[in-house]
Order: sequence, then C-alpha cells, then structure tokens
Amino acid sequence: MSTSTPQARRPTIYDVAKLAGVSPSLVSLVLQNPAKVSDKRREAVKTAIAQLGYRPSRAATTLASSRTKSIGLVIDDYRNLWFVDLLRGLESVLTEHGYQVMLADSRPGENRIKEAADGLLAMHVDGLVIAAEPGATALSGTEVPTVVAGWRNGVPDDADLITNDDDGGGAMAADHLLQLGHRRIGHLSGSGGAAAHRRDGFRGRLHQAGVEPLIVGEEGDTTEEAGYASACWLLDHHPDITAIFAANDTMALGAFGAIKARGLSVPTDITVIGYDNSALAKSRYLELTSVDNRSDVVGVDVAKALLDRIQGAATGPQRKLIAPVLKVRGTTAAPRS
Amino acid sequence: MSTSTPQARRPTIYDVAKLAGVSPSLVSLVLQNPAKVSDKRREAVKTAIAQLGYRPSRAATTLASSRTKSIGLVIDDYRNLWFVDLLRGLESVLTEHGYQVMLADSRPGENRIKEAADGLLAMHVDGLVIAAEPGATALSGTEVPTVVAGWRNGVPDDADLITNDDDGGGAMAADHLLQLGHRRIGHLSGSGGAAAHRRDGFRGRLHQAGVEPLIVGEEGDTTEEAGYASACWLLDHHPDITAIFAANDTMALGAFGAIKARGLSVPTDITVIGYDNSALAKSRYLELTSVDNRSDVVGVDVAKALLDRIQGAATGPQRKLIAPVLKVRGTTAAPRS
DNA sequence: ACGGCATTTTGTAGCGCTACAATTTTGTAG
DNA sequence: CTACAAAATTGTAGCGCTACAAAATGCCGT
Repeated sequence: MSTSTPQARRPTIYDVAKLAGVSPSLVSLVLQNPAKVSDKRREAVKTAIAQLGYRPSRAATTLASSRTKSIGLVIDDYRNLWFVDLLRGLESVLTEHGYQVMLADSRPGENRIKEAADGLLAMHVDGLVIAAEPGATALSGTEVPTVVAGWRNGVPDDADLITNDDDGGGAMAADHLLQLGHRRIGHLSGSGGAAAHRRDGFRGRLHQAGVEPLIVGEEGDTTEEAGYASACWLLDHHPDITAIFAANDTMALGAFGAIKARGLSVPTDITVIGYDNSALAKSRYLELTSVDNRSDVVGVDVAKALLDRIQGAATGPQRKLIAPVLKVRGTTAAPRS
Repeated sequence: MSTSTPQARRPTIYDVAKLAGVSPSLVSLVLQNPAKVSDKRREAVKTAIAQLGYRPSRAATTLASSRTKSIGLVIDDYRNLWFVDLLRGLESVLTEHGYQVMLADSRPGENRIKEAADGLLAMHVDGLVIAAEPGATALSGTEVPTVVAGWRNGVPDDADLITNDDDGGGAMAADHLLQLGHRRIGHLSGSGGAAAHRRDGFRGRLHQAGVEPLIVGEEGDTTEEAGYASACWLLDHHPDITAIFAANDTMALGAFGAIKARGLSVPTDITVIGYDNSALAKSRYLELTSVDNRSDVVGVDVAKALLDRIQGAATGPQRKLIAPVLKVRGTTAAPRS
C-alpha cells in the first residue's frame, strides 16, 4: 500500500556532500568554520543540510575531535531551586562560547555524586561543575577541569572554588537582627558545608555583640520538615526568643508552620529571616526577608573560571567569594516589648 | 624530578585488554554481557578496568552500536517542579532496563522546545519524552519513539500521550467545593493545555450543578504573579465569592497573597484549592488543599510506553489518562454565612 | 601568459567501540 | 583417545566525524 517506511537512516555528511556536490570534508568545514568556505559552496551545503534535515552526530564529532563543547553540572536535588539561577548564569556565558550544559542530579539521599560525575565524564564533557556536597566522596583526580560552586565539605585540592560568601551572609542576617533590637535569637541549621558557613558567620557576628544564639539541627537535614521540627523545639524550650534565622527559605517555611501552630504570628511575635531569596521568599504571601546569595553571579564566574581552565589559561586553583545581599521584606521587625 | 604529567590519555579497551592479557573484543563483551565470559577472564578484565580507572567512552559506544540506552526528557522550566515526580517515575522503570535519562529545558519564555529536542536527538537518545507545551512548534516526524506527558496543545499524531486526567481533576475540585456548599466560585486559569483541561472539567461539573464560575486569566501565565493579579481582580470585582480554584499551587500562593492583602483569611473568608500537590501544598504552613496529579505514576507509564515503542512492541499511538486524587488539607471549608 | 603565493578543497587515516563471522578451546560421549 | 558439538575468544570491518597534509584553484603583478 503506502510507503513501507524504509527506516530512514539518518543522513550523514556523505549524503549532504553528495547532494551539494562537494566533499565530505567541506561539509565538515562548513559546520565548524563557515568563514573558511567560499560563499557558493557554503550555500550549496546549507541548502543540502536543510533539504535532508541533516543533524550532526554528536557521538561521531566527540569521538573524532575529543572535544564535546559541553560541560557537566552536578547538582544535589532538582528541588533545591538555587541551581536554576546558577544554571542561567552558567549558560549566559557558556552559550556565547558555543558550550552546552548537561545536568545530572546526585539522586537525593543516595549521595551518588561520584556516579553522576562519572556519567557526565563518560559523555566526554570538557569540564565539570560540582554544585553538590562531595562529602566523603573522593572527587579528586578527575581528568577534566573542575570547579566547585558553593561552599562544600571536601573540595578537591585541584578544583577551583567559587561560592557565595555564606559567612558574610550569615553576618548580614545577624546585623539585621541586632539592629532591629533582637537579643534572644534562634538559628535553624543543617549539616551541609553551606549551612556551616552561614552558621559560623551568623554566630560570629552575634558573639561580637555579646549575644549567644540558640542553634538547632546542626547535624540534620535542611528540609521544610527539619525546619519545622527544629523550630518547634526552639519555641517550646525557649519561648522567650524573638527571632529565628533559618539556613534556607524552605526551613523558614517550616518555621512559619511551627509559629502558626502555636498561635503566634510573624513578625509581630517572631521575626524570621531565610536564606536563598528563592521564589518562596519573593512571593507576595510570605514576603520573607532573605539573604540573596547571587547564584547567577556565581554561575557567571564559575563559567569564566571553567573556560579559563579548559583553554589552559588558568594560573592555579582559585577561591573566590561572591558577596550576598540582604533582601528585607515583611517578616522582620523589632521585638515586641 | 617528578613525573611530567604525560597528559594521561584516557585508557581504552585496548589498554585494558593488554593489561588483562585478552583481546579487546573480550573486554567489550565483559562490558555488555559478563555472563558470556568465563569467570577467570571476567575477573582479569574487571581487575584491569579498576586498576586503570577505565571508563567506557559513550561516544564510541553510541557510534558503534547506534543505541545509547538513554532517553531524553524535554521540560518547560526547571522551576515547575512537577517534572521531578515525573522524572522519578521514569527513572524507576528505566534504570532497571539500563537506560539513562537526559534532561533539557526549553528555556522558559523562549519556547525552544524544538531546539531542546534537537539537542537531545543529536546525542542519539533512543526515545523522547515531551513534558512541555509543543504549541505551534511542529514536532512530528521525529525519528525516535516519542511520548508526550501531560495534556498539551498540538500533540504529534504519531506520539503516545500519557497524562494525568486534568478534566477529572478539575471536576474533583468542583465536587469538593459544591459539597462544602460553595456557589459563588472563582477560578484562576492560564493559557496552557493542562490549564484548559482543568478549567473545562471544573466548569463542566459546576454547570451540572447549575453554578457558573467566574474564570480569570484564560490567556495568561500560570505564575504566582499572574495568580496574584487574577485573584486581585476577582476579589475586587466580585467580593461575594467564597471560593477560589487555582490552576496550580503556585497560582494559589498568589491568591493567598491577594487575600491577605485585603485583610481576609483562608479558609474562614475564602476557600482555596490548588493543583499539583506540590511541596508548597504539603507544607505545614500552607496546608493547601490540592489535586495530586500523580505525576510519578504518569512517569512510570510513560517509561513503559517508551520501552514498548523502542522494542518495537507498540501497537499504535495510545492515549492514556491517570486518575488524580484530591488531597484535602486546611484551606477548604464551608462558606461563612 | 606565467610564476609565485594565498585561498579553497579534498583524500587519508584514525577516534574507541561493537557486531558478527571465524577461529580456538573446552567438554563429553563413544 | 578420538570425534564432534558447545562454549569461549578473537579478528575484521565499520559507525560518522575531524585533523591535517596534500592537491587544486584563484589572484596578482610583470
């Protein structure tokens, strides 16, 4: 009856070459560096490409050139949305240079960072961005330029580290609370490297002012549930606190839940500060005061560092901090009495 | 002095073969089907692999076998977290069969679905899952098995469609509101295919009960901001409404903002229902009643359909609906008077 | 019209792997 | 101990592309 679908083999440069009346090499040239080809042939080739619906085989290109023009980004969990800003920052620089970004998550809870990185390396990415907690995982000895984004425990020696200044951000939160007049302050922390720096910066600044914060959850998760649990403990055992600093916005949401459950309100009874300046914080309903860690800027700088390394222009492992910004919204106020 | 870093070329199967004292073919065999190799050689090869830190080159494998054992997932926006459940569902089935999932977003606002799909096809994915709004983009004629997840405008004829039953979900929301006694009801809608089905199901059921809902934002975004704006309009022009159904949880959050700004409260003054049963809805603070579209189940079924197609066992384009579930939480109640 | 030079185009040889036929080894029955 | 089938292993020929040297063409002045 109808055409018996001859399983249309994908066209190759040979097909394109034949149709355009040139050699395969010429087609390859057009693909990589159209400027080196005469106008006439270039048009002929482009027409043929369009006509056949030709699309280069990435696998073949990779194999032949040992460059993929792609970099890999390893993240913890798709639900931690801070990576989105990082990704946009990365892409804004990398796409200009013709690079693609490939994403892999470390399967939350399974800490499969090594596996995720290996998967990306198997695809011959030209560089690697680690935006997850390496932890015990030995990640050194990777054969491609690697940059770590965000404070982490166990950063490989030979990798660049570019991160938001979480110590500084913690200190900013502390300053804000002190200026408002708070003195009995709780902090919802977590086990990661980022949380540790936020905690240290926060505590350090408070100490300077002679204030000792109550810190909860140092070894726990940084989820909403963990924030809820920690905040419950805090409110029940230290009902005199007037402010809570959460290690991230999600935990702050947990704190909101605990506060609400006790019939208290924000910021009248309890002031709350979050961290990340996520969509949650920006929402009209929550209007959460939060520290913006400027992940987009981190992304831009990570991309630049990576390109330097890939192009061999890097001088040596660098450490760079991006200054955060405090976004004051409606959840912080002076203490009641 | 020390070893002058000979730019350690990645080891190949030839290196492994030499070290293990076997032929390259044997190494390849071990990699794909260890059972066909004698214990002795298998161990020798595995030892050599470990010793050299050998990792197969995906590019070469792809090129030689024209199978990548990977499928591509095109999503709209990383910030629409419903894809995470879908992804988990997909992976739960696909990893069993040795498949990997590669993600690409369509660059929100730029509607680069075609580009995203092309990028994945260039990597020779064995199948494609579209979890984004194809819209005007012609997506038919793709050369690999394709499954569309979620209701969309413009689904290619030759693709499977597996989706949560958004009509049914809308009807569930309507039933819930009717049972509670609401009659003056608003709906925050949006322009996508999913939003359209939710709207139709919702309106249809209300009509059956003789209720005419006030629908806003049919041609707009489905963001928090859009939800806020639509809810503001609704509350200002129809202050008698007692319930709002939002096309997704994010828009519901926007509605919360509008309600709060008018000094009203949920659910005392206004009942709110969301859609997606996202982390937001589950949070202790919001406790948002929401329709769970069971994206994980969709993911599982999409994976199965895709495998069937890849293995040539598919009978023809199928359309399948997954039944949603209403999660009643704290934001719905009977109207006041 | 022709040499000499720059520009454009082409042929050849892989990149690392797999498919598959060909070959060698092993196991077993007679 | 031989014959023969089954199991294990190997050699060969690409997959689609790029790098690079070699060849062809175009352009200029004299």
